[in-house]
Amino acid sequence: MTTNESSYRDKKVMSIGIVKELTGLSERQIRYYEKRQLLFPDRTDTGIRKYSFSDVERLMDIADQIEEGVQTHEIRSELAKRDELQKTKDIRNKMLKGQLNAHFQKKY
Amino acid sequence: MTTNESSYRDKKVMSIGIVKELTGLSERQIRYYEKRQLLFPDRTDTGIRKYSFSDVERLMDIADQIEEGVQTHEIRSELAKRDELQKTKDIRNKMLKGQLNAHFQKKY
DNA sequence: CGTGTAAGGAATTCTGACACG
DNA sequence: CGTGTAAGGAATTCTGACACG
Repeated sequence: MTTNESSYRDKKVMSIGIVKELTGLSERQIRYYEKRQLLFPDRTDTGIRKYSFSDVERLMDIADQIEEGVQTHEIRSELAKRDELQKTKDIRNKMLKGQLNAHFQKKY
Repeated sequence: MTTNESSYRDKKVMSIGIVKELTGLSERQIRYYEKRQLLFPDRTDTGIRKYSFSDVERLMDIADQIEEGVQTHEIRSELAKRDELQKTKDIRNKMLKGQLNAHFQKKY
């Protein structure tokens, strides 16, 4: 019953053209931030980059910081920190759900 | 404060290749269902179709019905009915939000 | 350091048609 | 009716490089 609509946020489905429209950034910028390891799009078998809505949010965040004069490597460590924290939260959450499911015999 | 993450569901951002992967349908089928007016993707200025996650859900629904032997024109009227109902709900909702915002002087 | 651009190639998407039925 | 396919063209994306700084 817990359909996770929120998973749409993290699904990598957009090509760079749409991301460019959504963020207002140039393809050059989007690819450059990837090279600097600020985001990690998926790739299709043939090498086409695929982004999620959360990547788009992330890019807008990055763009703001760049404008403020923050350098990519600084943004990178901040984002890495945040990602780590989020990963921990996700695991904690996953375990909690497992517990609940085991208890109430639900499917997931 | 009410960030609508759920708006991601209706944002038309995917090209047909991804939709094909997500639904398991052929491009031919996806385009055909559009011709039969079962769904309404956007188009870029250059004519490329763009789909939303809700279009993907809709396609899977359509595919199920086709398998059951339901014909496209029947599916069409059912979907049209559902769309109408949803539209009414959306408007009602929008008005309610307007009321609330006016009352509490919130930004939206 | 961060970004623009021209270059050439590869992958994607589009439409209308022939086919089967 | 619903779907597959080959055909030709247009639009998209990719990489590595030159440029400025």
